[in-house]
Amino acid sequence: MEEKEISQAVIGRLPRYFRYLGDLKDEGVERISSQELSELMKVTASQIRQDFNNFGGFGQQGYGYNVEFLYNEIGRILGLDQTHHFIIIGAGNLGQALGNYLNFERRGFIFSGIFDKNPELVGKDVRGIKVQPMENMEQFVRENDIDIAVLTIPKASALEVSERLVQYGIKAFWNFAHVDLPVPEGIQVENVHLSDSLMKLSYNISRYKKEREEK
Amino acid sequence: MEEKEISQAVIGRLPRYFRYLGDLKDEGVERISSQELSELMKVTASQIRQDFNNFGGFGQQGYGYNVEFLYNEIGRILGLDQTHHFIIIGAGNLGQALGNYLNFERRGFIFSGIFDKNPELVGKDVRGIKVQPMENMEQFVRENDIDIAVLTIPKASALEVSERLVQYGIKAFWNFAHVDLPVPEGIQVENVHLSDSLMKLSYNISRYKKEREEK
DNA sequence: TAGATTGTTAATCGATTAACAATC
DNA sequence: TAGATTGTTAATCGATTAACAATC
Repeated sequence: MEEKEISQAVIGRLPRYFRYLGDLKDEGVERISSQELSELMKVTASQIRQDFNNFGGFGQQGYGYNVEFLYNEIGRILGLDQTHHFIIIGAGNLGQALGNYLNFERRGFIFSGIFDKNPELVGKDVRGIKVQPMENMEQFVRENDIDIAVLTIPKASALEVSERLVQYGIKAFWNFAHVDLPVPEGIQVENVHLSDSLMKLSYNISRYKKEREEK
Repeated sequence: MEEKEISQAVIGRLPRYFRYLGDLKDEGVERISSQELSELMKVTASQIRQDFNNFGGFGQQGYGYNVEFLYNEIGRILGLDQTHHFIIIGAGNLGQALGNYLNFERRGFIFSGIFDKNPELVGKDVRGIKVQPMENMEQFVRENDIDIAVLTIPKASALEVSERLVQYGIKAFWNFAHVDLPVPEGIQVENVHLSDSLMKLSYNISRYKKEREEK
């Protein structure tokens, strides 16, 4: 079966392709060449062709790529044809914001539950779903076929909570807590470390300022 | 002066070093070798030494690195010794959540204003700061030495708003809108595309599932 | 001094870009 | 058929890892 592993560099670019192709599709564009797409996206045409060919040929010589077909294929590769139920752990500002965000539903991610240890938040309504106490978590995960846990809790509790969730059968974490989760093999983790992102911005501001001062 | 450009791959790892060193410092650890740090962080000791040496020698042969010194140096490299004032454009769930997040202040990022075009949100209090109408934006940016704009608005308006902000003197964007901002040279952009991140997670879930089925 | 560990050069690996034959 | 553009191989570039001399 020998399927070659796709590098995370390629995977990381797929959502951006998907976004551009979706926009093109909405604009009614039917076909596009790697050359045209490269100008639009500011990447090399060579990279685009290499990336797509990781998954087999999606184009046609002399024609280019059919926008809608390519869009659908990339969506399928990304697993967006599947449905995933997720719960949010931590009903603070960020947890509530993510629960309220509707666009995830469009991509097959279904907001199914939200939990918090703070009794004052328990019972609060987040887009039609009531915040539950942490004690309900195990039963809820086991009974509702939950794949993904979104962690919007402080780093201090993230490790312990993630371990419990693995036991209950969670397959993936979308981790906003500012720690690295040491999960077992086969459990997926995608980190969103907001402060790391802000620090990178900070570095680039400082660096540019320094460059200008040196001139 | 010939200062070599540091690759973004290295920059991207600095916040993680910073986090680990901060934890070590808090635990009272005084010194650490690249070998020990590599085991902790699950990266090679070689990479750690190469990364640090981009900025000059921080260690000492036979001793290792002084934790506190290294922590401070990396903080300085990241520009965390500077103070930056930021405003949030878009006072929806995510905008409010970011405004309420206190940890950014610790790193020198000062929440200074929040704006929304929705009159129902105008006047609302977010951590002691009232949501202002978009019309106030220009004057506020010009008068309050604002460096960073955090964009938590829909993609439809992000382009137009970012162009205006550049005119008003904004130097950097922390962009949560799901578009690429075509900013002029010298303006920094750090993107946080949440749905891209979720799609990567989706891919990895699907891929792992497929792998298991093939066995 | 001897041992430890960095700083740095060299080797390897992987990702990106270029080139072009295949083919629609 | 001729022109266009992919799919794919080869060349280049950059990042990571290994090795080891320098040095604390």
